[in-house]
Amino acid sequence: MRRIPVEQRREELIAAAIRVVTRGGVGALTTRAVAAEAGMPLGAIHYIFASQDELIRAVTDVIRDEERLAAEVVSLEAQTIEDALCAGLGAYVRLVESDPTKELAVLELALHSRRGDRHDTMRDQWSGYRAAARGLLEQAAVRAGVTWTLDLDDLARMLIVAMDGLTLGYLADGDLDAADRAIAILAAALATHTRPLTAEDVHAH
Amino acid sequence: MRRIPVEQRREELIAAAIRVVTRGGVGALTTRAVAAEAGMPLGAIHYIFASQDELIRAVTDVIRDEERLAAEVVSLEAQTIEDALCAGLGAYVRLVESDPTKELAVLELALHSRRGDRHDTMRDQWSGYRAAARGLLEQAAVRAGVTWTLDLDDLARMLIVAMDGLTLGYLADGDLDAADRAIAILAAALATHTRPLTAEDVHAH
DNA sequence: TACTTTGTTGGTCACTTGACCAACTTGGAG
DNA sequence: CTCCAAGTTGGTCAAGTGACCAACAAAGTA
Repeated sequence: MRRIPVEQRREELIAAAIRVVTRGGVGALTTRAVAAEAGMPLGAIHYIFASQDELIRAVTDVIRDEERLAAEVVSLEAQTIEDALCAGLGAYVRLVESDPTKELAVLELALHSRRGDRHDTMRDQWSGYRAAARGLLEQAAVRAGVTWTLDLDDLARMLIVAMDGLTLGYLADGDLDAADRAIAILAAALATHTRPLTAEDVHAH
Repeated sequence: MRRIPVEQRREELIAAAIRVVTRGGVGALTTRAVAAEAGMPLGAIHYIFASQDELIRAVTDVIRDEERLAAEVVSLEAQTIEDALCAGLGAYVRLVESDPTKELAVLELALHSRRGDRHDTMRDQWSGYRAAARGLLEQAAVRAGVTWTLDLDDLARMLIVAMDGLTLGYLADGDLDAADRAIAILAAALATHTRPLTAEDVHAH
């Protein structure tokens, strides 16, 4: 009889659940499938989680946090704003390309939580995306020596809108070249809303 | 005993299934739920559809065609390109606002079909969206007396990317004002890629 | 009318699912 | 060592599921 700390067992179960939902979608997220994936008896799940719904909640929350974390780690290294945006969005689409079913699962979970009484979860998730996007935009502007001429929150929202749309578009037809062309259009459009830093800006800072 | 033509019964069942999936999500799309919603005995479903999967396929295809039709009916009446895009995208977001769970269902079905062996369905659906978007862009340009200076297919893709992203964003936080601001940014950006018609253009036509 | 085809119905079967539990095992406290 | 709380396990249960079918009814056909 393996004796495992509750917390570790909880994490193992959530990890197994994520593998299950990635492989087979939300519909495949049954207690038995998760237990089998984790190599645990069925009862273990109900010892850790009060109900299946609580398990799904935990999975959704972990995914949400993982996504937020991943978003915050990104850094845009290019010198110009346009190049930075192209590189960043391009890298993101290639992440989707490398594991489409994972992104599919993330979306399914978000929609699933939004449908239940968990509208907040999706709201938080997207709010996290936007916060990260805002940070990236700020950082890229500093590096490029420019200032944004539109409200940063609006621009960040625009960036997330683009990422979501690119994701769905790529999942639909898998056309990477087309995605890159869309990214180019978008990066150029966003770069429009910058102006070089003036002495006044530096002083204000 | 109601005796109904097969075709009509098929349509009634699909309509009932759409109501069910709109109300409760893909997970609620069971044969019994659909039969109850349609007011038919359970066996009727298996007389019309060979399997539950075939029913779901039919539902997905109908939704896909409905969406394509709805997209083609849209017309952009404003005079300038920018106004036309603002109005069109604004109207779309308000459509989502009026029935968010329906849009949720459409997305769920698309992702569900993409996960199974029905990648083509989602590909066709998005392809239809883009074709409609391309038509709208052409029409709006003619009305405004301008020409697009970028590839129309790329611009159409960009438009669909925006609509998808706006949809997810609105579903996440329901912020209509923010969506409108994003739309304004986007419309201005797309309008950049036009130039007035010259005599040469008219001659070429 | 008699007969065939098509449509309809309620019920049943095998199976999966989430929830639950009683028995058992382990590790630590006294 | 003894005992107890925490952890673990296999099994069971009721509910719900998709599929299927035999019996029946309504139209069409000869």
